[in-house]
Amino acid sequence: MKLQQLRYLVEIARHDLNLSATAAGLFTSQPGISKQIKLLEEELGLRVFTRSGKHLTEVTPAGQAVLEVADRILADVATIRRIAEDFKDHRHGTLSIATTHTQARYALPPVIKAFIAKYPEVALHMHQGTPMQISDLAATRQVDFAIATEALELFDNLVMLPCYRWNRSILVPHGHPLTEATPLTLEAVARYPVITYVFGFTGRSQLDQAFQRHGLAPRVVLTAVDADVIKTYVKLGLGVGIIAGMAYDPRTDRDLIPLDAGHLFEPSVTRIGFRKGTFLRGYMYDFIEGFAPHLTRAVVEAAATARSREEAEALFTGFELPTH
Amino acid sequence: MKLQQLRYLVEIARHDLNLSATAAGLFTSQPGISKQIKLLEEELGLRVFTRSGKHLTEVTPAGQAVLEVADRILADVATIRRIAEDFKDHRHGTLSIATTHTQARYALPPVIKAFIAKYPEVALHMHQGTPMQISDLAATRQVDFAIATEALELFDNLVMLPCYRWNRSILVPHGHPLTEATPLTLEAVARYPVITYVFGFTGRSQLDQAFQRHGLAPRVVLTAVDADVIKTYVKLGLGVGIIAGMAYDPRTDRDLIPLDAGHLFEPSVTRIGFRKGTFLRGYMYDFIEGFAPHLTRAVVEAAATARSREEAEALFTGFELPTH
DNA sequence: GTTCATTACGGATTCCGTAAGGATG
DNA sequence: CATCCTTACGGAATCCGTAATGAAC
Repeated sequence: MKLQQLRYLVEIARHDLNLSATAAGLFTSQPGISKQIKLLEEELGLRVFTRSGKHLTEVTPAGQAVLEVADRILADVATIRRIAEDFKDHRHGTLSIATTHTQARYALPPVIKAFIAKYPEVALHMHQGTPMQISDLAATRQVDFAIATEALELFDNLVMLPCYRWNRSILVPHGHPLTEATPLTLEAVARYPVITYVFGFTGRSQLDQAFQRHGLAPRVVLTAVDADVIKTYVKLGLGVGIIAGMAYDPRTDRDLIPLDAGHLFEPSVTRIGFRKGTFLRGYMYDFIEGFAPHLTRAVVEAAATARSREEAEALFTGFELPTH
Repeated sequence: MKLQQLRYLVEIARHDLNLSATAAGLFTSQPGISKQIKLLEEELGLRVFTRSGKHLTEVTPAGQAVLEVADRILADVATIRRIAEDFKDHRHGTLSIATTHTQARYALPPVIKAFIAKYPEVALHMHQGTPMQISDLAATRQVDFAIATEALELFDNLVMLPCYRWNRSILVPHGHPLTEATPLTLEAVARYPVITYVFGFTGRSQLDQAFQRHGLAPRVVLTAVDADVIKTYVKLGLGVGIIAGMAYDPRTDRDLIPLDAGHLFEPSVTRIGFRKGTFLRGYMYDFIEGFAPHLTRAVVEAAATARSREEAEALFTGFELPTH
């Protein structure tokens, strides 16, 4: 048994049992992988994948069990590498974060600025994608952290930590009738064309729920993944924008008026997630705490070693998250 | 990084940092190990061992951390092998048990007889040694199970499961004055030369404690690791024997009289232990349950996944162990 | 002076890439 | 017929053993 064989195994599973794609992803040749898998299967006396002719069709039950352990082994190998790096120089290293546009553009800048100032020798990598994509990146250990408001909970091998709550703002141009509506109601908002996030982004699901609960079906004329695009079209007068409150920038958005909608929609919670069993370096704990001050190293470790999601979430019940 | 390098690392640590001994133990050459360790250290950019000239002197703190993870990786590799075996044929395999003479001779025979009848294709290996030796064998995964009354608790990477309680018997030849002593007291016993277990064996420590608590210092004239030897010398009239009750065999020991001493000494508890994180095959769970019927698979799994020894022991508080 | 780890070196094995072959959908 | 896995084969790298070297106790 060799580590590479295990690596191939896990990568094949990740690439939907497509050897060619796996080989391309690992910058090596298909025959090499094919052969190593065959060798491993012979050594174990066990078929990991079922074949139909010359195609891999599915993972056998035994293979599934092997895959899970192989994955843990690879994680431990990465842990050894990290330990080595940590002892060599614990200010030097890499931090990969996957997140959505909203976080990258509005929530993270001050955090990252402070982080870079404190750890100038840590190379920071920011990945951007849909909540599903970024969750998957973290679940497959391609990035250290995923930061998002949605989808994280769908991966049960992620440790999820609540960071902050946030509310929405209704964005309208100057002189818009809604600026006179006091109090602001959902019914009033629903009278106008709406511009907001694409489904699956930035708490969009909670927004839909709120309208639905009131029997309202707003006319959504345009959706985008990021608030900047939304604001642009609101400025063009195409409709009222509904965005995360933090995405309103008083400096650059002076031609728009933000109306607080905290009383109209349930607040959303942004979370940071990382793959279970991952060894976190000192600066990684520091990054988390910089983003969410209540997530001290002790709290993060407690959540990471919790045996179930319930146990992890119990750590935060009764705790009042900061609101942005 | 290669699995063998990790294997070498762990084995070197196990062999007190003696490369030659390690090489001998692994049936390979010193230079090979030396080179692989050097390569691994270069790859990690980290000294795992400190050298004074050409001798390995100690494990660095970083090395210690690496060793712990390496050990877990090797355990997982073994787990993969076991999974493969289990899926190939779950009646076929190997079971290695390390235990003391007392267990092997008196407690285990019926259990093993039943086990062999049920799993004729499982090769059984019995190792014998001191409680310390057998605990160490389990802690280093050289055997699957350790069964003993002492020393198991000294290794905190062992999962320990209480199996049964047992009391002691005083063994005397026919016509010995102690047969008239009713009730039997420690003071009475202490008047005669005592023959019992060597220190560190079969609950010997609890025996000493009982005498000490009564301010008594019995004259121990002979100690042995097994009851058979003790009985032999009691039969020769050299003293009274104090042995585990189960070690009296009415069929072969007819010339000795067993006096129950359950009221004189605290009962001892025999436990079965295995290395934490080990994958147990189906027949292994069955073996445990055959030895201690209350240790069902569910109970064993609960104890194995407990996070602390306290949590594991809490599973058994309030439970009345069987008494032999 | 014995024990012990490292370096040097050569043979065998393993690994990995290219090229060709055969099955699937 | 395009995709995809397997087999075949050759060159390169790796591994491991023997022998020699040198440091430590």
